[in-house]
Amino acid sequence: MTDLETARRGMRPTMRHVADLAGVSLKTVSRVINGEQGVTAAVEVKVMTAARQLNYRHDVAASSLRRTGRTTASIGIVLEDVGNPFSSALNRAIENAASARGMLVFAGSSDEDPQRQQHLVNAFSGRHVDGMILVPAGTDHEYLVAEQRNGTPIVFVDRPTSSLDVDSVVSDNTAGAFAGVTHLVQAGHRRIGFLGDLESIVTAEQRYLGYVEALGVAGLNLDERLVRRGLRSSDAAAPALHDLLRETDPPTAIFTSQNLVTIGAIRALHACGLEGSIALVGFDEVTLADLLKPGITVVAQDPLQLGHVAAELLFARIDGDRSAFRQIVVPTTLITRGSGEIRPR
Amino acid sequence: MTDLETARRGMRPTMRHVADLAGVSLKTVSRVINGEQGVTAAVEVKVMTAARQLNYRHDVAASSLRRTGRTTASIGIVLEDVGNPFSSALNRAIENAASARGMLVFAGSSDEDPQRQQHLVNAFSGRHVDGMILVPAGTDHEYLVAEQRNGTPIVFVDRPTSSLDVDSVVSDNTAGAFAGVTHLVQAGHRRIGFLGDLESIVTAEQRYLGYVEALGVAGLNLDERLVRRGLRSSDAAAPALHDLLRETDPPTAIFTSQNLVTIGAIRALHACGLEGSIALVGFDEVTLADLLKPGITVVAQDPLQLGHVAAELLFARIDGDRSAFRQIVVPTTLITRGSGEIRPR
DNA sequence: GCTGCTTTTGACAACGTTGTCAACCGGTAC
DNA sequence: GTACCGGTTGACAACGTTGTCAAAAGCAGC
Repeated sequence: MTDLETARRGMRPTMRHVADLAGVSLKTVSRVINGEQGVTAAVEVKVMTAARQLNYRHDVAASSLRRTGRTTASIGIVLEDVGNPFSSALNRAIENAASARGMLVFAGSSDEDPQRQQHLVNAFSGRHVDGMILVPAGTDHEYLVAEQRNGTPIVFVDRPTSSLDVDSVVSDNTAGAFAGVTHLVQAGHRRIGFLGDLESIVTAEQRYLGYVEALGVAGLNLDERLVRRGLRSSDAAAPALHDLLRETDPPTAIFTSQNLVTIGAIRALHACGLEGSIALVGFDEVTLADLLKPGITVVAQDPLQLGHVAAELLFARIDGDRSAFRQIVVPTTLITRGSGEIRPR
Repeated sequence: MTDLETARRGMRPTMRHVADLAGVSLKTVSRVINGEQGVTAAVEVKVMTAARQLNYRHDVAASSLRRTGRTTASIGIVLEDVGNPFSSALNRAIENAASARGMLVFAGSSDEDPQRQQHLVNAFSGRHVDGMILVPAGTDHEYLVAEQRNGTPIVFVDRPTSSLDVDSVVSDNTAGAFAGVTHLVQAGHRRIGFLGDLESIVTAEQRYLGYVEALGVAGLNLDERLVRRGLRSSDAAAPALHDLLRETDPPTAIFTSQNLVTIGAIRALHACGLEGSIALVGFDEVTLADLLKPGITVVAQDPLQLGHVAAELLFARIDGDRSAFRQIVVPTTLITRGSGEIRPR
């Protein structure tokens, strides 16, 4: 069977096939494919022609197996959920940076499950990714130390940690929440409700802290009855808000600490016809928030910037940067659109 | 240097190290790691202990290199943009199916650039993915034939093709657009504008076709002056709509054939205060569309279902399904919320 | 103890590639 | 003619793993 026939029958052509067709040694093909010096122009043409004819595709796995350093031109990222807007914006920003370097991205969703995250990290590790970017789930990151020791750099994004020496890129969560709640205080509110995400998520905790601090600075008491946490979806947020409004002394303003929670709160307010009388500030941007009546005032994060910076940090490490681990803080922006400027009756 | 020390010094432990520590042969370690039959319980424990002690991580690349069949438990997907809501929902649905099978997902964005798509396909191919799912960009898919011949199954999602024998999963674009436009006709509209995506995108063309058919069935003339196509972003849609409304005999209703275009149109209508007087039906769901005043009537796709079905098709092929190529059509749903029910003055 | 059988184990080659090093080639200097 | 040089090419081993096959070990029956 000739090489051309082999190529047609479901067997991928290898350098061996190309070499035979071009009448040179396998090593010479390797040199041409890798663009190495010291190959006569005539030989190069012969090899290239043969490679094209057989539709040769370089085998990155075999190549990286043999190569010293063992790089695979791929990175792995663990997001909360590749399907949600914040995560997918991160994903896109990281992909942009990666593709500019000719690298490929494995992406997976942890759904906040530390076990799923560890499973993904192991899977990435087994495929020899050159680095990983994680939106860390849970708090026990001990197993990542082994990865780092193996020479795989890791960058945390969106959430910091104290339990691991690692680079991280985070939004200024506490300051952002502080600014959002203070904005409500300045509109005259004294009873401000808080709807938050799982307490196990560091950022959720930080945003809650910003809320508490803002109340403290304003001389307001923290009333536990106005706080509902552990909300994971917009469907969970709506009943929580209805619940808050049934309190004997209900809040006149609401601060929601996350995307989906904000959407649930908006739905609930609209359902009661209260969207014009109860103030609302949400953490994180929401699509079309500007077109609602009233527009939704938010503390916006910059996921594209977060992802971009995380990728740059990672690539610096991959390129051999050995400097001390850094935490980079990306600022948030308060965007006023109406809902946060409603005054108490 | 002992094996334990080696493990700490940036060199990944291999089966060789585990074998030496456990006092067995390399092949026995391989058997234990792969859960093969015919290993004494005592030996298995020794190997497992040594592996854990060294923090051994199985090398998928080397394993797949040697294995017959050469599977890598990974698939590649090319989306339009991993950051947009439709693509990221697809991504998530595919990831769910993949992770249920213990497979990893490489994801990349083509941005509708056929070259970028080909580049991604080549990169996936070089990493020996077991299959690929593409939202195809462009029309020339000739180079994919080589991949198929190499034994890599390919599934098209969201867009069909006639130029390649391949499985595909698509929304019922023409019927969906037909239903949306007919809905406007039934509300009494005779002049219905069309704002569409790039004509090179098959689905955009099909939706335009649905628009044209609906007009035909209703006995309405197709007026080219009411059609604006080639819109790629919400920022491009707004001026196009303003443009339409400046026509001498402007439309009383608008059909937008894509997500971002719908958002741009909503912005433009709100900016002119016309959201209550000009009817609007959009193709594809838009977050918070139900809370706008008026709510936005849409022809909703089911990206999760599209992704799920595409993944199942792909896995069937990976598992050896040799039946004829299929095209599966996922229906769309008209969701009435107000904007599509506005009657002409 | 021996035979014959099954079960467990290991030696070796191979997957497709690159690093190392030696062989070769043409040309120049003696 | 020989010696030497620089540049090009190829033979071989190696990366970490699994497929193949043969050797060793265990065990039953005599």
